[in-house]
Amino acid sequence: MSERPHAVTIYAVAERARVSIATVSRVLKGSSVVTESTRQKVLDAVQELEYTPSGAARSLAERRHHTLGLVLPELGGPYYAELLAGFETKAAELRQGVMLVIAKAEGHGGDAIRALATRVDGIAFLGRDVERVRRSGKKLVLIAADSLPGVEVISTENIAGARRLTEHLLAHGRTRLLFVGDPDAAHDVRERYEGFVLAHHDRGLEPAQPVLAPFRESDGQAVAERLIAGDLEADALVCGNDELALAIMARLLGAGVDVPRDIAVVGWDDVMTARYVRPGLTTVRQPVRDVGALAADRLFHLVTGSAKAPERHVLPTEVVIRGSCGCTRTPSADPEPDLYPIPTPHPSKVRSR
Amino acid sequence: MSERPHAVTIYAVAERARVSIATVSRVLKGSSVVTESTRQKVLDAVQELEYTPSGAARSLAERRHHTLGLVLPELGGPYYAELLAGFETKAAELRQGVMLVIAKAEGHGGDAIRALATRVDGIAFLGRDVERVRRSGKKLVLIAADSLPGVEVISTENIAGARRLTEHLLAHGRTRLLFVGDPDAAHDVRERYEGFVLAHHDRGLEPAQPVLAPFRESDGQAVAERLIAGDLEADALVCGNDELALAIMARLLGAGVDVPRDIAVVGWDDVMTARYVRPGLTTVRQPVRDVGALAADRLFHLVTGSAKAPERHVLPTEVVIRGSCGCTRTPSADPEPDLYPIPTPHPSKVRSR
DNA sequence: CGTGGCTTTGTAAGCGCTTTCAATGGTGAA
DNA sequence: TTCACCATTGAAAGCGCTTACAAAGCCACG
Repeated sequence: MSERPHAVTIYAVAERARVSIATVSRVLKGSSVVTESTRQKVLDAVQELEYTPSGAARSLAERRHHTLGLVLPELGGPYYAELLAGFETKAAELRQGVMLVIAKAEGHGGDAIRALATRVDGIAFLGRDVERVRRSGKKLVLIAADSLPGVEVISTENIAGARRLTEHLLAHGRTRLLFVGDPDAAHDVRERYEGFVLAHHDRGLEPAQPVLAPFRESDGQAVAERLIAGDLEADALVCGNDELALAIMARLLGAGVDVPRDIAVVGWDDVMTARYVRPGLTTVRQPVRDVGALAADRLFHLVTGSAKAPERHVLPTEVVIRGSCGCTRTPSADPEPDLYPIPTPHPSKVRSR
Repeated sequence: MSERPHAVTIYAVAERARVSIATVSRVLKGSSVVTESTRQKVLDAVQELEYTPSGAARSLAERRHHTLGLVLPELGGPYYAELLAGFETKAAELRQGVMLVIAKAEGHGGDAIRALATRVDGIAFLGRDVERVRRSGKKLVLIAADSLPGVEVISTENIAGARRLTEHLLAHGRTRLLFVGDPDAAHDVRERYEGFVLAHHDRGLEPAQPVLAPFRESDGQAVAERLIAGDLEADALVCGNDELALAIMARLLGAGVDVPRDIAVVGWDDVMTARYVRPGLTTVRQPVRDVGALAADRLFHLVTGSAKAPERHVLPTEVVIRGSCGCTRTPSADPEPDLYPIPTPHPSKVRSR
């Protein structure tokens, strides 16, 4: 029972197959040519001994981990899971492993990221404080981040989408719009607020200051309370994401406020709940999965050296019109929403399949 | 620019700090005692050279990867993300890395799992075909699986919860209950159906055969259509999970069927949407995050040898009563549900904090 | 039969760390 | 001043692979 870890090595296999370890290695990697007969001998030995190679030894010898790192700030909501799924799927396709670090959980002072850098060929990073990762000297891809000279960045269209969404509300005749979310919290929120501002300027209006709120449901509740109490005044809310929008909307509805008649509410992300609530939540859909896949793809090419100069990739988003913005529709179980694709100013270089 | 990967090694640091590599190693690991002055010299050298150690070399020397593997069948819905979050958080706490494999994406014939086994100390597995992982000879923890002699299993209470939930519906006077989901698809679904059956037997009733349906929303739509068409008859639906329940309910509602009056619907998982829809979805909440954390914890102890005999851990669930089962409540934004904790027959050995 | 030129296989030198064991130097007691 | 004894540091042997490079077969050919 107290076997040493990894008792069966390539030497055991070689001995069993009566060949040298070099030959075993060659068979396993399928690299250079090996006679069919010896090849079979080796494979048999591998089977019989239940040989599992040591990735560490291989990585050391090859100077490559065949593993990509992904750093996410958290894992709440469908956004990150979707991103991760895209990343993993593409990585698997490229035969690379995936190591995940959730930065928020970092109790040990950046330890986890440092440890990560130790076992991967490159890191895809989504979050704040890029420096932490940059210092590792690993190949790097930034997700949903601001441009950084010499660094590959992948993001989605935010400004034009938010502008369009806001314009839509304005076109409904709404006059007192509020942006809910913290532009300083994340780069994409900043961009969404930017779009919000631009849409106002388009009409010569003065946009209100953002109502700062983190992205959790409880924060939405709080904002709703302020609205109900009259502490905040608005006839339309542009929320930084769907969780926030849904929480606010639910609380408002519960207090007898009519959404969208009294207040219109729109979000961002198009989470599952958005199409199940009444009224359906008008929001913006992003190709999150594609973002993840693209990140893995770019990172891999950075690592293997087959990448061109670092680029900024902006994937397109689309406005999803449901009822919460004030559009009236025949109620149905899952209303087919109207879609407004948002063209990207710097069109994506890489398209999803 | 074309630096060889990992040009700066422990040797460079040693040279720069004018000490031996042994000393550098000692400083970095904080293992044995080193004079404060040399310690500082080393740390400075590390800083200046931006030294990032090679995890591969370390793993090889230590014969330990300090990494735990997690295999999930997919990443859809909040269930897996939550599980993963719990796993990652606990692993980080234990200073272990996390490698993730999504089995469904395995285009390359089990390749990914085999590759995973070469780079981790142990694997937590959720899915079908356990043998694939078992063959690797790695330490193993099974999640939401049937018991397997000699293997650590972590799951949640399903039978008693489903029995209670079904009984609740029966107590509402419902007589033609249908179970929606495929008991053969996953072990926990099988257990839920078992609870469904038991509740019927408790009252001397004969349970209906399960309505087979995978767990996607589209499958729910299909079931709803059959109900509407009269192809299927029921006054209450016990669904294998919330996605299914929500999809069915939405379709039913859209077709003018009154839920819960005409048909009651209950689910399993307590996803976010469950508390936003009207009527609120009655469902069962599982401590998914704890399951993930427990898996990481057990796996770690298995790896480090500090584990007792393999156990089966069953974490408790609780029935969450909202409106879709037929209970009438004053409507409010986020109705505080009634909770029915389900005691576990084999109480959990390890409690979440 | 001896040779040259392939193809297949083996030898051995790392890859960058950890860790045991030995060497070194500083300290206090005698 | 000398010596024993620690505390600190260094030397070197792996860890289990990959991969030049060399050796050994094998064949056809002269």
